[in-house]
Amino acid sequence: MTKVSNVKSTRASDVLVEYFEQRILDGSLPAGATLPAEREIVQEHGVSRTVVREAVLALANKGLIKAQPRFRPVVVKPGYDTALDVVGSVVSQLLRDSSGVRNLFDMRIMMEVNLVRHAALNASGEDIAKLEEALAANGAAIEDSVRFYETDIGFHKVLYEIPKNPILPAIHAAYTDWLSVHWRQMPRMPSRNQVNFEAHTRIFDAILRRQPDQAEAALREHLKFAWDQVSEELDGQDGR
Amino acid sequence: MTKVSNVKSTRASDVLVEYFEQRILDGSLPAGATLPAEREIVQEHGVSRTVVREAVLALANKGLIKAQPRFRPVVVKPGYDTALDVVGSVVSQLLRDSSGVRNLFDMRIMMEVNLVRHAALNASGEDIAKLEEALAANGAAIEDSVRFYETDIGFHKVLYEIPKNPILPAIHAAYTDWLSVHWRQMPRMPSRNQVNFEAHTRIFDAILRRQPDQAEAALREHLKFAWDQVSEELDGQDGR
DNA sequence: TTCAAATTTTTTGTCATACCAAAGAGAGTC
DNA sequence: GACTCTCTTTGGTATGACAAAAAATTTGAA
Repeated sequence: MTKVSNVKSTRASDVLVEYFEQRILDGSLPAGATLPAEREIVQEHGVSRTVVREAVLALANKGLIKAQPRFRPVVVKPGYDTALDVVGSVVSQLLRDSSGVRNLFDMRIMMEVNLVRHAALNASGEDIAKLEEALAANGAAIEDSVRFYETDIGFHKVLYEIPKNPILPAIHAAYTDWLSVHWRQMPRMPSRNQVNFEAHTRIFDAILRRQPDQAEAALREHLKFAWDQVSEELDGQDGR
Repeated sequence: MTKVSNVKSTRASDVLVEYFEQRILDGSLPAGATLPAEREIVQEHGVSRTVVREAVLALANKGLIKAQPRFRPVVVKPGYDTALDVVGSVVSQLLRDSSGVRNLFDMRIMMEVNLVRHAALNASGEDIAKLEEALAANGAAIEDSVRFYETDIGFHKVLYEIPKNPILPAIHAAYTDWLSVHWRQMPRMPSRNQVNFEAHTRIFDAILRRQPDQAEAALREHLKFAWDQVSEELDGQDGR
């Protein structure tokens, strides 16, 4: 499935890519190690520098190495953020029509429903404290729409951190990045901020009281409210 | 965030990549269209062919175009599967240590918990029928471990299809692909198959009876059982 | 006229070479 | 020892060349 079905993609650079990918994966090129100089690879593998360059570039695009302009390529320490980073372009294209945005937003709802339920059932005292802090910061920013936007993200971010799974914060960052375009177009004013803040408060309350169903309901209502506003903007520019 | 923060990566190919990425995104290069010949791009943009090639290759690696070895590059119709395809390499590296596998598996649990709850609350008659069919196929394959593996995947796949969000089946495919390595190492025998089939049955029953909490509990137990087996294998080869 | 085979022209993949610019190393000077 | 200046290394780009494959064109036969 992942294998690109290269039945006959006899690109010389591909075998180089595969070679280094192999070595990175099996650990003989650990994170932080540098690849040989291009001219060394040329001699060692008997290919032209063109091929080497293409291979290096491909590895860099795959997110396996980091090729700074005038330095040797360095094997990158993989993070869950880099994983979501390399898909950026494709995602952008998927978000071109409104149904793509809708699908992604639905995914977010699904995800956060789970997060608030999890929080209501398992949040530690420390988690609650962080959540409360984020909520307070959000409440203090109602009059300042820019800061409200930031603290809004911050509040949700805490939810993603509670399960202690490093994949989740990366997903959160990806969501906010990918959807930020539509987010910014959303009308922002203190009255709406007030509504959103109250929704946050209800979610927090439900988590505090250990009521997963209420937390889920509050979250769903909250995100539905947000979606309705994004949706208006979308329909204006894209009728599909 | 997505922008690779190259403050000064004055790579000439980058501006070309950006140019074509722009044109693909704004639709002036629709899916299926072919890029101009390399030499045309050379003349039009006043850069060397080296740069053009690097740009084309980069676009191909990003999954925006499909560059078959000796054919004109074609703008690709993006699917949610291609999005998850380009991350393959990074994910492989993330799964090198057991904690990476654990994190991904936890994500899967989280996801499927949501799916079974959703199914219990919203599954249509048609959905139920498909689920029942998949369950029956699974039950008929208990003696044949290979077929059981396939029908096992098939049963879970139906769960991902119920919400009608095209992102979900893509995620399911990615999960099974990425985790298949560890899955195959799992000991397979009719007795274990029997346990798994009964778990599937319990999940199905709970969905049928519209009991989200029971469905969630059954799923959690099911996946915990699966994880314990994978975990044993992992600990054997990787102590981290 | 129409369809298929053969031929010419493009076009991509690869190679070789050269030059530039910047970073780093080393020598020389104070 | 600190500073400056050169030299080497190394990646980024340009250019030209050639083979092989694809695309376009011509040719040939029915």
